[in-house]
Amino acid sequence: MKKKERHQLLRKLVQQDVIRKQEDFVDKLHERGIEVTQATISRDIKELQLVKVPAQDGGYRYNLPPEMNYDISKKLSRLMRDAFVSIDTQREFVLIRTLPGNAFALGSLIETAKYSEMFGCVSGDDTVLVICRDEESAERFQRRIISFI
Amino acid sequence: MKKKERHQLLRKLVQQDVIRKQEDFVDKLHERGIEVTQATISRDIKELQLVKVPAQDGGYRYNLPPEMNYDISKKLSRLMRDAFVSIDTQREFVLIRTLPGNAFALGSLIETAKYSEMFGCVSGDDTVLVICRDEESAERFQRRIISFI
DNA sequence: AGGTCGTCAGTATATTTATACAGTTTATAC
DNA sequence: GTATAAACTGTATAAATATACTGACGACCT
Repeated sequence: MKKKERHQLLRKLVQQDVIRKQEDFVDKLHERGIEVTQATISRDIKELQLVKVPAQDGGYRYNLPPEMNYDISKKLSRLMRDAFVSIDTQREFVLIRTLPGNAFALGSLIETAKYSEMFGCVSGDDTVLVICRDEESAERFQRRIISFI
Repeated sequence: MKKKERHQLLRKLVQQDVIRKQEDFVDKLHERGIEVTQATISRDIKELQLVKVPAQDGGYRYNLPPEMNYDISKKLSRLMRDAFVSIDTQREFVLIRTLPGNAFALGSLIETAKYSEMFGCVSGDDTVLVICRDEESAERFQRRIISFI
C-alpha cells in the first residue's frame, strides 16, 4: 500500500463515511487489512488538507478541504443551470427534477456537498429525492438549491 | 463581555489574523483585556463551526466555516461579473482593474477568501494590487480570479 | 559492493483540543 | 421576595492530534 493509494482511499472514506476522529480512519483501514498508525493519518490529513468540522449534531467530522468545496459548489451551480427543471417540498422531502439523465450526477454532487439539512438522498434518471432532517431543514435546503440557479 | 460579542470578535479575528491554535485566540483576547480560557474558546469554536485548516506553509490555521466560504465565493463571483475590467500579472504581482469605486469591495473579498497564493493585497478606487508568493502563484491566482467571471 | 540522499512510517511523546464536573450568574416561575 | 432551571465559564483532566526522532527502504551514484 503506497502513500498515494492511501490518500485516494482517505478521500473516498471521508466522503462516504462519517469520520469523527483520526482513529476512525485507522480503524477503517484496518478493516481493509491496511496497517497504519494515527501518526501517519495525522500526516496524511495535513497533506490532503482535510479539516475537522464541528458538525450540527454536536460532534465533529472530517471533511474535504474547503477549496474543493468551491469546486463542488461551482459544479453544482453549472449543473443546476444546465439541467434543473423543478423543485418541490413535501414534509421533510425535497424532490428535484432534472433533464433526463442528469439526476444521478446532481445527486452525487449533493451528496458530496454534505449539506447539514440532508439526511439521505436517492437519485434516478431525472429525479433526485432528498430526505431532510425535518420540515424546516427541507425548506432551508430548497432555498439553498434554488440559490444555485 | 457577553458570549455573543465574543463570538463576533472571534469571527473578526479569524479573518484578519492568522490563528494557529486556540491559545492564539486566548492571547488576542487578553491583549484586548478580555479574560477567557482555552476551554471557552474550544466551545466557541464548536458553536461557530470554525475549522482548523492545514495551511500551505506547513502549519495550521483556523478559518471560517466552509459554508460561509460558499457565500464569499458567490459574492466574489457576482462582483467580478459586475465590476471586473481587466487583470494582468507582472512577476509576483497581479493587478486587477474594476469599475471605479469597486476595487475596495473586491479587495476585501479577496482578503477574506485568504487564497494561499496571496501574500498581501492593497486596494484603491478602481485597482486591486495583489502580491503573491512568487511568479507561479501569481499565475495560478490570476487563473482563479478569471474563473469567477 | 558501499555510500549518500530522499521518502516514508512507527514509536514515543509533546502539544493541542474537548469535556466532565462544579461553581456562578442570569433568566423564569411562583 | 424565594425557588428552580438554564446558560455560561473555569479548572482539571481526558482525549485527540502533531511531531521529534529513528530506522527502514529504495533510487542513484561511484
